[in-house]
Amino acid sequence: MEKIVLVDGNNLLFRSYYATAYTGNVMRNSKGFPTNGLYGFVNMMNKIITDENPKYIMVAFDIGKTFRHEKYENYKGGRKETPDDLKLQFPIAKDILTAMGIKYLECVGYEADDIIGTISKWTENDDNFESLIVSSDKDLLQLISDETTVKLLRMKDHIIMDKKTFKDMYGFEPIKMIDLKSLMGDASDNIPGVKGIGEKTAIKLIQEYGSLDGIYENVEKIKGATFNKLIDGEEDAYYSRDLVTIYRDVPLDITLNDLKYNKINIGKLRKIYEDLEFKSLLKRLDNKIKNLDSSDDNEKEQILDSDDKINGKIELNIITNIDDVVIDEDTSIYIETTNGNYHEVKIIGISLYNKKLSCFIPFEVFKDNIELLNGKDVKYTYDLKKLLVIFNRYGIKIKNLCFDTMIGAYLLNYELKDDISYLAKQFDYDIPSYNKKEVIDDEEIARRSILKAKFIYDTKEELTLKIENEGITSLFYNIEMPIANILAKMEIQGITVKKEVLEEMGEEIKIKLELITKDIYNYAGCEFNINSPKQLGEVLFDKLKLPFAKKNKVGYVTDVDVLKKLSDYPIVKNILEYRVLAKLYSTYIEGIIGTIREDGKIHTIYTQTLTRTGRLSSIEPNLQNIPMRSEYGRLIRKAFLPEDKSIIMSADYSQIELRVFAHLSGVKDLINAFNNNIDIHTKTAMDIFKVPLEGVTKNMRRQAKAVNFGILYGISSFGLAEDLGIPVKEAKEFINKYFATYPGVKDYMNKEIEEAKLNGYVKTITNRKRFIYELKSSNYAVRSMGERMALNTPIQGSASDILKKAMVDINEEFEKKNIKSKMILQVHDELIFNVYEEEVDVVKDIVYNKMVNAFKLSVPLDVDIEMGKNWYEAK
DNA sequence: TGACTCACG
DNA sequence: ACGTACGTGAGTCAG
Repeated sequence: MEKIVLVDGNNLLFRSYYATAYTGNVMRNSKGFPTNGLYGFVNMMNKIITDENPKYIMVAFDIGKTFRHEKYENYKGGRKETPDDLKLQFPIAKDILTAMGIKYLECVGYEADDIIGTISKWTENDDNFESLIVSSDKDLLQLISDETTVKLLRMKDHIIMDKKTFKDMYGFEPIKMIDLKSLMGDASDNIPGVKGIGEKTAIKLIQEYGSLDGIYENVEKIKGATFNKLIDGEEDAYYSRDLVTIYRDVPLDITLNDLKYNKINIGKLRKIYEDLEFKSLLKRLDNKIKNLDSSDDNEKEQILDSDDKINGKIELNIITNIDDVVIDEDTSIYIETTNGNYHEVKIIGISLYNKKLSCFIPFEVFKDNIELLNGKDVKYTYDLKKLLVIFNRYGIKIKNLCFDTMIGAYLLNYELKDDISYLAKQFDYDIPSYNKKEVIDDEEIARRSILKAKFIYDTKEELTLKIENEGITSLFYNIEMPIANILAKMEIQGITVKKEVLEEMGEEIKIKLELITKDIYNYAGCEFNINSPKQLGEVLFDKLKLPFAKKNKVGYVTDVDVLKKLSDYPIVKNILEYRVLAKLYSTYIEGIIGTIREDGKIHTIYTQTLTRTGRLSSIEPNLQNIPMRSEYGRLIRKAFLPEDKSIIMSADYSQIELRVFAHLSGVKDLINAFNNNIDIHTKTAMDIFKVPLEGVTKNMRRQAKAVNFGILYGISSFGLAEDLGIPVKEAKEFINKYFATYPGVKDYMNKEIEEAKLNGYVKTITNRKRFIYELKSSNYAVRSMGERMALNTPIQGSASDILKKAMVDINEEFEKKNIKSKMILQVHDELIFNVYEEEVDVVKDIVYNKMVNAFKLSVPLDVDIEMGKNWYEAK
């Protein structure tokens, strides 16, 4: 059997177009030609070729007015116009396919669907062929048969739908997709369906009555609102059926053998990509050429030559004598290192750049002349924190770096990937990043390194100006730049972790795990990998036939929510315990032990330029998610110890996000509650349940607390219901009561969303800005997500700003007072310190005061301070 | 590599 | 009817 891949070209282009068109800017080349649809289209085609490795392939397009929709337009006027930006891209898509060696088909009066339907019908009547249809359009599922499978594309993945999976999912034959769509309609394709009937009802009806005809033959048996809807919508339903029924006898002037996948015409394809300015695709194409044993060396040469105009022109000085380096004006520095975690990488060399200087100093040359860098003219760099941490390891001190391009770009919402080259590209600097296969000589390393320093130097003015224009000069210079220095100190300082404590706990867990594993196998009646959600799901729901089976794209859902509902079954109880212990063991015992360095300490890396809200994150290891909520897990913290003659001190803000919310929303009730130091969850419970203080039960407070959290996240009744384990209806009532109690909250939210939609971004109290393109989406779910982000970001972000400011103030005061105690960790709303015994009182005083006074809000900030001889005790 | 699961605020 | 709470990182499985 030979497989023919049938691609819905219209669908692919539309999809790629809308995937990006609504995220803000339509992608264009420098001539202004729109390319967003094509880019995704080409990537999808490449992926199809790689995944399917087809010998036969065809892409179908609509052309002109199609018969099916013409009929419909006569019936009820108009389907959505294709945007002009997209229309322009169709002919290019076809050229690309031709250059790729892929046949495309179109037939006046017919849709792409019809062409696909026709070819797949041919393969059904041909013993030698079978069809694989690629599309995200569920309409095409009606074509599924023994010889025809559909690869149904979804947001980020796809599902293969064959006869069996279809029947499992819908409970009827694939051809009944027609009847289903006739009832439920499809807004995106202007198919009316029966008004008021959605997917769920439609599926039920078809399962019961077999088809549209069956439903209307038995319509008297159907009761209630559905009956009325069906009667009202009968005409629409039958029109819809005509619309969705794929025509499978399009007069095509070809045979299946004409659909062979031919050779790529690289020259032609390259030309198209060049016009479109698809650089990554060009690079990919060229790599392919290089790996090709092309017989046509001439063509190969040509292609390689034309690729090589990316080299920026710089003066290339590789220093052999340090005396040749004179730094007498503002200079940028870039540190070139080996790859890896920067607590262990090696310095290869440094580059310096200014108007008079353009040099690379190999490590061997400058290592004995480090005082060179102490000149106060070395000011600009990229990733200051990394530089500080590495230099510290080499005993190199450098003080006057005051501008970090990476941080500036982060605040200005440039897209940052792993390295500077990626950012430089956005400023038209083409600095190749290293890839493993490439062999480059020392001179090329130096050249690229200097280019990076030059990029830093050249763009500093532009970035500074933009920073000023955005009103974030203070955020940049008074918060983020100092924070980079502070984080460097914290990372260098590290925290002592006693391996033995973890190992002891690990032994205990290991024994428990072995016992539980045996129990689970006993209950299951077989041995399997409990860590595999797939195998676990099969055991629980296929073998043991437990209820509440729920599927995701891979298999059964086996997360805590599902398992908790089943916790009366001993096996599930054991599995829940197994999960907790396995997580502890692999992530927090083995994982953490593996990150302890030779000095007995853990040195995490804080990523300062990653989160969309302004928070930090912590990696290798993540010290911001060490267990806390469960008592047993929390014991891990006993391994985190202070230095000699010190204690661990933890200072955390009390409900900082709710306080920030009270401040931002200006809701008087909330502000008063905080001003009067009233427990906010109890207060909320009193107000929404309308009971006096004494009447607030634990459960009421718990529910009120969940509502308050919901507010911070951009509440939804579904989310709250999930969290509280109550019906959505009840959750909705809670929310309504909350809004009725504090009408200002709803007003604030509406205003915030409205403004966000108008601007396309939201801001925190420091003017930190986050763009939210999702707000413009035509997709309800995506847009709602955008609205929640618009609500949450100012809260989470401002809270984060406040803690960062506190860190700066504390650091400053420590320096001023020559405190030798150290700030060692940051966990979003808390700071951990190593405090020398004799400094306990003064440090506590400084920390408390600086945190409480970090920002002036309309509500007070409150801080809880705890101390202990390890992190566990300083809870 | 992506999906799932689960740890934290 | 949509498909769901905000922000992270890491270990594991399976393709």
